[in-house]
Amino acid sequence: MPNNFYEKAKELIRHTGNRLTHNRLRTLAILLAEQYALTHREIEERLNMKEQLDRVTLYRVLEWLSKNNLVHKIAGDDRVWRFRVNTELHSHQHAHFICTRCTKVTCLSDYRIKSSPSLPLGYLFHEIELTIKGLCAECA
Amino acid sequence: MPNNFYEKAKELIRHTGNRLTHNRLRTLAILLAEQYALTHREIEERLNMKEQLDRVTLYRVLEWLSKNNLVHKIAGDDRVWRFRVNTELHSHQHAHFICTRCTKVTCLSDYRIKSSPSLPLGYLFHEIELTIKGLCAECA
DNA sequence: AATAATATGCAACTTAGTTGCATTTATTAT
DNA sequence: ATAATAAATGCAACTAAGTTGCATATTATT
Ligand SMILES: [Mn+2]
Ligand SMILES: [Mn+2]
Ligand SMILES: [Zn+2]
Ligand SMILES: [Zn+2]
Repeated sequence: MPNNFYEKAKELIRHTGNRLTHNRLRTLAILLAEQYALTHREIEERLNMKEQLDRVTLYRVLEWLSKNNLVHKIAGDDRVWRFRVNTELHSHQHAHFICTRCTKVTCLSDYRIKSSPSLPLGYLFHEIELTIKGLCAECA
Repeated sequence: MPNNFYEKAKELIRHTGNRLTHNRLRTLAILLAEQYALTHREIEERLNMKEQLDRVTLYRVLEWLSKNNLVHKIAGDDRVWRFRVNTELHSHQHAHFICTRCTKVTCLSDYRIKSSPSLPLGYLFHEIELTIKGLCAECA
């Protein structure tokens, strides 16, 4: 149901109070349809199947989606950001699995992290990040 | 005692059974002297105070040190690798603290990680990584 | 000192992401 | 509907980390 993702995306973007643009809509719909985190490149490819979109604009769309908490971005060892939609169930305190062979990133929603660890004197805790590396089901 | 670090570096490199080169020695000595993880750039600056070293060679030296378990490298959100020496006490299963203001990376040696979490069916565990973000003592 | 294996320097390249600026588009007010 | 305004877009140029190929220099061995 690709149409469903469009409607959902429209609702989510409207809800921020900011502008609903063609590109934000298309991009978010693509991310809603995916089960794992996508790179800028991967999103670009999917987008350009239907209609060209400038890569700089996509960077800015992704930044906007991120700032508005509609997606979160994940840093990997390959120096590439990956983007995954935030759903109600899937908020932000969870671990990430990175397959070291195919580089695919999966969000481990089950895996909750207990926060506020003990830090050296004077250090201020803000966020904790748990990344598990290994092989995904397809690569193992 | 900078001389001390040189001697220690020499011993560590010799112990790998590979070649002891001027650049490996200099680089490792610098890393031994530091209390936090350094970027390629930061190491380059320190090295070039005494004597020029080509940046490509430094990349290769760091790669070699890393492969030989004399240092470990840490990925950050700024797409830059940081390098920290491995001492006996300081092996590799520990968490990292990243200051979001000054970007300094500290190894939290106390903070041990319990491994082998439960993963989706078919997934193979290899490594776990814990990163804590916040402000360091100087920036808080 | 001669040899062989490996490390180094240099130039050129790759790739993700950023910046400035002129033009277009979404929203709001008329 | 139309005009006005603020924000989004496209394009060209740029930045910066890291990589590759190859000729030359260095290390360790004989
Ligand atoms: Mn996630
Ligand atoms: Mn460390
Ligand atoms: Zn995989
Ligand atoms: Zn700091």
